Amino acid sequence: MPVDQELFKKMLKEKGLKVTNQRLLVLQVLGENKDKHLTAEDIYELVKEDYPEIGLATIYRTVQLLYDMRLVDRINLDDGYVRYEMGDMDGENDKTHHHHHLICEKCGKVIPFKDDRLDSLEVYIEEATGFLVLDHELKLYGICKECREKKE
Amino acid sequence: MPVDQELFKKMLKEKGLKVTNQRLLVLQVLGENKDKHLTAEDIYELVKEDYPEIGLATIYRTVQLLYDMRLVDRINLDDGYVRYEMGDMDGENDKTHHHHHLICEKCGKVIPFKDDRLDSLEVYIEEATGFLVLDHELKLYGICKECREKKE
DNA sequence: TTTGGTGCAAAATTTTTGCAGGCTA
DNA sequence: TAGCCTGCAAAAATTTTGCACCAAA
Repeated sequence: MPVDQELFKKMLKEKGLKVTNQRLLVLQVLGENKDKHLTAEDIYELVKEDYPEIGLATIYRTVQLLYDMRLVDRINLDDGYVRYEMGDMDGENDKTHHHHHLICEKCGKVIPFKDDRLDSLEVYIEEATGFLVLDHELKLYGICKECREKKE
Repeated sequence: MPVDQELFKKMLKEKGLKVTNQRLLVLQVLGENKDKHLTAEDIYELVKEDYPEIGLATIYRTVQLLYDMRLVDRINLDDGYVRYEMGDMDGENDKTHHHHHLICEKCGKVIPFKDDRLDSLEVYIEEATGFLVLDHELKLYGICKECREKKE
């Protein structure tokens, strides 16, 4: 389902920012491609289908905005691109329920993996250090099932 | 304590690679700066103190080598630099016991945090998906104790 | 009308690569 | 001596920025 455009518009207005086609389209493309880990270039190509005159710089400015508004997650798979994806939004408004990323070192595939047990780690960290955890990113590197079966 | 140079030399020779001053110095600098998250540029500056003619390209080539040999960890704090740090090496030879990174969104400070409970997650992932986990990187974003006390 | 947003191109920045010369084995 | 390694500079590649114009409020 497409993301709640109306909420996004409201959030923009509350911040004194303007609602533009470019912003709506970037949000829409991310909403239509959950679990896809899009680079700025990817988003650029996708938005261009509907809005050919958009510039790459606008994509960069918009994903930064969406990230600051905590509407998208940012991940870095260390391949030279920063990637963006829509948060799951299955819980309350602002608490995006995180999944982790299994990254295959053979084929480069990225597999999302959902697990909640980091929540308890976050609580423990806060108790032990006073550090307030707001977000996290967990990447697990290894060999995926298919690559293991091929080789071993 | 400085890292085991002899082991490093042996590992290089086993791979048919050459032992050079540059490689030894990069390893040494990383060993002398555990928990410091050095960028290539940082390492470059530090090695230059002992070996002014070294080139930045050699640093990049060497950290890549050390990373491939699993002698250093690589982390990306999303500030435009890739950083390197010496693994803890407190367990057996190859199993570097990972610590995580608490990243303060206010002051940018990076606090290492040691915890083992991801081991069980790794086992669970392997059982559930067939993905063999070899390594992981966990970053926790939030507000550090000092910044919280200042503001709240 | 005012102010923020966009597109384009140039700039900035980190990292990689080609090549000639040098050093390890 | 043979071949890997290094240093330098240029290239590559992603992301940021300046600026004139445009569009939303």
